[in-house]
Amino acid sequence: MRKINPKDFTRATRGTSREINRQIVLTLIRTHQPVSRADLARLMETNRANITLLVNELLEEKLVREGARGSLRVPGRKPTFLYINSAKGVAIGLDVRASRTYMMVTDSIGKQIGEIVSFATRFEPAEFVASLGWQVRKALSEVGVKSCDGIGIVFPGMVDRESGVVINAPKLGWKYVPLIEMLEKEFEGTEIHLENSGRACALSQIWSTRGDVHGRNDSVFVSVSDGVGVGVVINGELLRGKHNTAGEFGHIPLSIDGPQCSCGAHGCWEAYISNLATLSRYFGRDVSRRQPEAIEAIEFTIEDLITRARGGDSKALTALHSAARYLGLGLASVINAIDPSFVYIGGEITEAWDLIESQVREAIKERTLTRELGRTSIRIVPAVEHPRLRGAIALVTAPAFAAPKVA
Amino acid sequence: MRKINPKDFTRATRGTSREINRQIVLTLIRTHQPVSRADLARLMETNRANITLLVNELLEEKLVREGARGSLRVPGRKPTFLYINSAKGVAIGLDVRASRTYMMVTDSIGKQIGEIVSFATRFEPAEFVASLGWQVRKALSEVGVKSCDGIGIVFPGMVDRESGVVINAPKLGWKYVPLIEMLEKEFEGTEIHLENSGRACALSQIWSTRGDVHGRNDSVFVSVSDGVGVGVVINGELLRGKHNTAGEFGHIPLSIDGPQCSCGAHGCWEAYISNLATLSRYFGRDVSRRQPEAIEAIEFTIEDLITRARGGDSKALTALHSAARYLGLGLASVINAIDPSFVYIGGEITEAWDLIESQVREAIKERTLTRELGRTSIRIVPAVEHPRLRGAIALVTAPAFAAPKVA
DNA sequence: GTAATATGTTTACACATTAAACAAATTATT
DNA sequence: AATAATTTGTTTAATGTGTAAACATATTAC
Repeated sequence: MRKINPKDFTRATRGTSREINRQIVLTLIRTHQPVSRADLARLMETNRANITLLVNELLEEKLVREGARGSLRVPGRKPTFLYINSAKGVAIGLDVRASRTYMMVTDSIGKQIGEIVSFATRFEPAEFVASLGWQVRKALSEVGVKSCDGIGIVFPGMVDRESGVVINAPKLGWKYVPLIEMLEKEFEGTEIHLENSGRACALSQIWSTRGDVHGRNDSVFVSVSDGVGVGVVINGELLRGKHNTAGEFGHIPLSIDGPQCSCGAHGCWEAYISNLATLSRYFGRDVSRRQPEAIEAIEFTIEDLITRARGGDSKALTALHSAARYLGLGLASVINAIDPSFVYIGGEITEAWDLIESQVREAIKERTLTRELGRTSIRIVPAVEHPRLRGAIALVTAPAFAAPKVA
Repeated sequence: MRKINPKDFTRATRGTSREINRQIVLTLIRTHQPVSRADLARLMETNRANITLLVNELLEEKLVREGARGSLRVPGRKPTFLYINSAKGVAIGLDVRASRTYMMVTDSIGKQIGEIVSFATRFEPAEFVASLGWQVRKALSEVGVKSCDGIGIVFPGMVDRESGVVINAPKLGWKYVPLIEMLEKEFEGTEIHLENSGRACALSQIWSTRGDVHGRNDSVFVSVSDGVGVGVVINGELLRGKHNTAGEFGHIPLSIDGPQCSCGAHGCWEAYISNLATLSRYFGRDVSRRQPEAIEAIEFTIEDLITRARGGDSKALTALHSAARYLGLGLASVINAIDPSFVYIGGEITEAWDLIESQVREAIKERTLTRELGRTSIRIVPAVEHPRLRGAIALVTAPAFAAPKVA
């Protein structure tokens, strides 16, 4: 039950109904294509006349295109299939990580074009921007276009999406860097979007065409990697907060006297379950103390740890089980707080899900408040789905399909 | 940017625009009354013609009434003032607490009628229902009506608003009690709403006529009492979650090895800052171990502790400061997670806010991730505003003013 | 070739916002 | 006291929606 904000509301004008239905039609074509006008009329429980008018408008704006005629097995005129017109342009998605930066090129509805490429991440902001400029232009020329619809960047740290400032990215050693401002000079006239890793993963779940995240399905995305990023989806919308920093469940404590975290505080969830924390427990020393520049040089990764665990290294398995328990304890807090329909988990450690699931589940049950909460559905997002890159792309492509602001 | 749910959306029909504007007019009359048609036209940036039509419809439905003519100092026809028509019925709000139950009667827009009354809370469900029936009928007959618009009940524990079941209320020793089902037999034909204390407080903030909680102002309400109730407002809407149990920040841990909590787990925030926890620290023993039936018999309350602290009892002041620190540490987690515009705090301990504010602030700064988060605005809700009772009333009166579901 | 059937378009209508003209009520001015 | 100016609230006509029914078009089955 939403309250109408008496200081900032949107009145319904003559065109409001049309705007609403237009966006619904666009969304339905996106999620159901190929789809005919008659199909849309049935899906929306309206008559074909209305759909014709709406679709013709979308056709004129070249947002939608007509495709081949379908073939029915029953008697009757063949339907004309409709598609989102993706021939318009391309979108660039960038996943910046401490070691390397990954790049994906898609058409304007997020369908991948070519291969994902990666290059070393520069730690000096100016160099970073220059290398991005070079790489993006190279990728665009390979696709055969000069410009793109927009660039979405996912950053491993705290960012303010609105101002475009990287507030704090300990992994790169950045504090209050006006990244978008710098990039706008590099890519003049191109829209650039910035988002935090965890929230971007959540975005990718919202806007994936398959899309089981919407409406009354509140959900949480937890990305476990060098850090712990969390994105929360409420009412089909990403929770952003006043300063665009909402979702930092990574720094709720398990024990306020626990190990020191990269954020400066003690005992954060992240300090227990980040890849470095798990590796530290395995090696019995503090790997996290290294300087950011040296991260790339660490040869032994969490994947190696998982391989060893599978190979029979009981110490490695113990380290994973320990991480699993802490993961579950923290998830319990998230579940108690948000009561989501789904919790999505991404990150390298999910490769070992079969080894750790029971430990995670047990820890969740231990600290959730009801039986139902303890049974909250958990879904693993495999790395091959590239949730961060998909989230970066969604930053560019999603706005066209968003619900109109009403009332 | 909200996604349209392709499996469950609401198409705009011929009447949608009117429905939207009707609700806006209703909301504006509620928040701005007394207000004229011309005022509404200016507020909505539309012409008076449209307002006339909308208002006449509301007048016919007797949702709105015309009042006295206003007097302008400028030349021109005097405006006819409009009001929400509250002469329709009455709403009952009930705040159930471990010791006593409080009851408020209001008109249909939530304006208090008569005095707040209280009576002992019965712990046996059937007795509880019977006593409620008696008290409500008594109150209604005193106001001179036979029935009411609805009854809103606020419960100190975990409830499922939809099914109307009290899932777990340790303070009363209730588990899975189908309260609404039982009450519907007692009050045939009357709408009965059930909500958790913390969330009800949040509701009262959303729907208070003053209403600084709306739209882009996400906010959190923390009610510190026998337990810790938390309500989260996102997008002008209360966060409910899949099982209607969202917002249980009271059970995020400060230390997973900390003192035992009433929920069974260890080291929950609640176990550090509930009134009983604070009293326990003062007395150096475990007050929380008492049976629920005995709670009413505890003579020494948190208010007494505050009085002693003000009187110079340094042990009492230490206990308060300790609670303040834990309060702040937990608030930091809430702020990191939600990044709200405002945090509202209610409960007995707020009477000592002048004594504890600096400790709370310091603890918040210690664990929040950015300067901005550390400065998140905190507002004290004094007990005289009866946030729980107002929330109970809002359960009944708010639906009439809610935004229509669109797209 | 004809009937049946489904798709997509057109037409007429109902209902909403909206702009402009109008009636009503009040104050200031002559 | 009469008139002009001004504001409120209503009416009228215009315009843009959704909606129902009729219609044209295309295809299959007989």
